[in-house]
Amino acid sequence: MAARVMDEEYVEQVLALVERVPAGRVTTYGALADEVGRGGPRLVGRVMSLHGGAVPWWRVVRADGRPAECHDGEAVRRLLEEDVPFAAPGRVDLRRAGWWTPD
DNA sequence: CGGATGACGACAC
DNA sequence: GGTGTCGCCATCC
Repeated sequence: MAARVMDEEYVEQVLALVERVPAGRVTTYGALADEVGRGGPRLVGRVMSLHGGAVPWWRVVRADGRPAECHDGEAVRRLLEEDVPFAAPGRVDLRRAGWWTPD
């Protein structure tokens, strides 16, 4: 066991980064994978699907600025309450909301 | 061991 | 800017 790359260490790293994202800002799966330096966007998505309930998963969106298709309506509602800038209905403006992006 | 799947991403048209 | 296709990485069948 523990031979899987999805070790708790990887999960904790991803969740820690998501929790570090302030309200009103968002991050992407690819950015998280890049920050962790391991796996890929698919891995981050898998971690979120398994342990996303323990972190503000709605602050994690796709590279195109659209939340996960699973709960997009729920995510948009949450982001709207946090004053997250939208570039279009259902599409977040990563240019301003991107947490990794310099202001 | 090979094929299919998934809370994704980048590129081509 | 929307749609279609391929690639990535790990897991499941």
